[in-house]
Amino acid sequence: MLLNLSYTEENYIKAIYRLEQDGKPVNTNDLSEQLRTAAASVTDMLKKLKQKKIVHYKAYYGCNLTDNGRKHALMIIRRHRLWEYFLSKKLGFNWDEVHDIAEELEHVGSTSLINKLDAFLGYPRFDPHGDPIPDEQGHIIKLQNKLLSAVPLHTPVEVVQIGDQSANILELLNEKNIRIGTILEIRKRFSYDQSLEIKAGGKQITQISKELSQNILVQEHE
Amino acid sequence: MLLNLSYTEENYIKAIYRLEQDGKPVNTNDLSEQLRTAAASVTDMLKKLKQKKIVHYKAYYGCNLTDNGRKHALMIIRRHRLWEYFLSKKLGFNWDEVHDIAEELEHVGSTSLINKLDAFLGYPRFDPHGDPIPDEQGHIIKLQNKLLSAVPLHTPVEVVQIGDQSANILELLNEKNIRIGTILEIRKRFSYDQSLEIKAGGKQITQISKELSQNILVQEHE
DNA sequence: ATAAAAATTTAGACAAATCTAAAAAAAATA
DNA sequence: TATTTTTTTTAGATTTGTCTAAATTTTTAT
Repeated sequence: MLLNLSYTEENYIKAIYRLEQDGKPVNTNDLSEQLRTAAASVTDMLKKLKQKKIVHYKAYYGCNLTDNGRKHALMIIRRHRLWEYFLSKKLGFNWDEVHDIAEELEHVGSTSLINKLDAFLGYPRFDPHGDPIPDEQGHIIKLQNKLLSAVPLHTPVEVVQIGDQSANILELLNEKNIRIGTILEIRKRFSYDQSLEIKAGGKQITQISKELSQNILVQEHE
Repeated sequence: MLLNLSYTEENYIKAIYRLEQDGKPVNTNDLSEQLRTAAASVTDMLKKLKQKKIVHYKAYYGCNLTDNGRKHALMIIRRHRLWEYFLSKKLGFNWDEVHDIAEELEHVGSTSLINKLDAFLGYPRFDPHGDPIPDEQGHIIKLQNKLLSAVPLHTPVEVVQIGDQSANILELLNEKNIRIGTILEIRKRFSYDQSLEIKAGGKQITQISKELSQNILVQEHE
C-alpha cells in the first residue's frame, strides 16, 4: 500500500511532518534549514514528492503532506521511537545517545520487523523522551502537555516529554538530574531573560534558561 | 580506525570476501555475477576501492582484499550475523526470513550499537544458519565441516551449517524438516545426477539434489 | 603460432541528489 | 504605489553508482 521510499525521501517527509504541526503550509526555506540542504535542492525534491502524491505543493506557496504522506511519516516515527525504546531499555544506552542510532535504524523498512519488535518490547506507548509511539495503524496518542515556561509559580509538575531531541539538550538535562518523571516546581521567574529558578526532584535548586524551559513538557502532579 | 563506507561499497567488500575464500584473486566477472551488476561497473568500483586501500587490484588480473579490507569485511559479517541471531532468537522470525532483513540492518555502522547488541544476546558464537560470528576484534572460528555431498554412505552426521543463505534453500530445507542439529544418513547415491536418498532425523526418507547436498555442511555424529 | 572466443577495461551517457549563481515572484517598507 | 528586501525557483554543474557498446587484453583452441 505504501510506496518504497529512499532514505532521503524519508528524511524530507519526517522534516515536513515536524514543521507542519499547526496545519499551515511548510516553507521551502524552513525545510532547507531543518534539513541543512540548499533551498534549491528542496524545491527539486518537493516536485518529486508531489509527483509521488506524498505532498501537496504549489510553487512559491509551500507544501503539506497528503493523507498518504502523513501515513508514511507516522510509520517512520513509529520505527524511530521503537528503536529508541529498544536501545534504551534493552541495550542500556543513555537516552541522550539513542537518537542518532535510531535515525539510521528507522530506515529499515520491513513491516514485519517493526511489528515483531513492537511485540518483543511489550507494545510500549512512549519512547525514552516521552514521545508517543504510533501503533501499527498509525494512531498516535495526542498529549495535552504544557511547556514548563507556561507553568505558574509553586505548582508541582511532572516532566513527561522533551521537545528537542538533540544530544546537547539531553546532556544538559542529565547534568541537572532532570529526566522523564522528575517532579519540578518553579521558585522564581526572572523577567529580564525569562529564566527560571526551579526545584528539581524535591530538593535540588537549579537555573533554567528560557530556551530550555520551552523544551520541557510537563503535566500536573496530583 | 576503519573508514566510513557507503552501503554499496560494503556490499562489494562482502561479495569479494565471499568469493575470496581460497586465497586466489577474485575475477571481475564473478563479482559482477555475485552482485548482479555490469562488469564495467565493477571495474569502476574496484579502482575506487583500490584508492581507499581496501583491495589490491591490477587490471585484467583481479582483486583481493587488503588486511584493512578484510577487517571491514569481518565487521560487516559480524553485524549481519548478530542481527540474524537477534531476529531469530528474540523476535521469533524463522531462519529463512532473517537474511534479507539482516542485509539491511548490517549497514548501520555504530560500533557501540553492535557491541551492546552482542552483550545483550549473550555473546553468541554462531548465527541461526550455523555460521560463526566474528568477535569485536574480528576473530572468527574456523570450522572443519564437510559438505554432505562428500560424506560416505551409512555414516550418521549432524547438520551444522548451510552454505547458501537464500530464502529458497531455507524454504526447501524447512519442507524436508532439515535444520541445524538434524542428524542425516545417506542411504543411496545415484551416479546419474549425483542426487542422494537420505534418512533425516532418524526416520524420514527424502531425496536431495546435488546442488542441495553441496550446500549442507555437516560434522560427524558420535 | 595464429585465429577465435572469452574476459576485462575504456568511453560516453544517464539518474538521483546535491550545489552555486542568477532570475523571478512575493512580501515588506517607504 | 513604487521600491527594496526576502523568499523561492530556474539554470547549469557536480558526484556517485550505474548502464551499453566498443576496444583491448588474455585465454583457449585449432
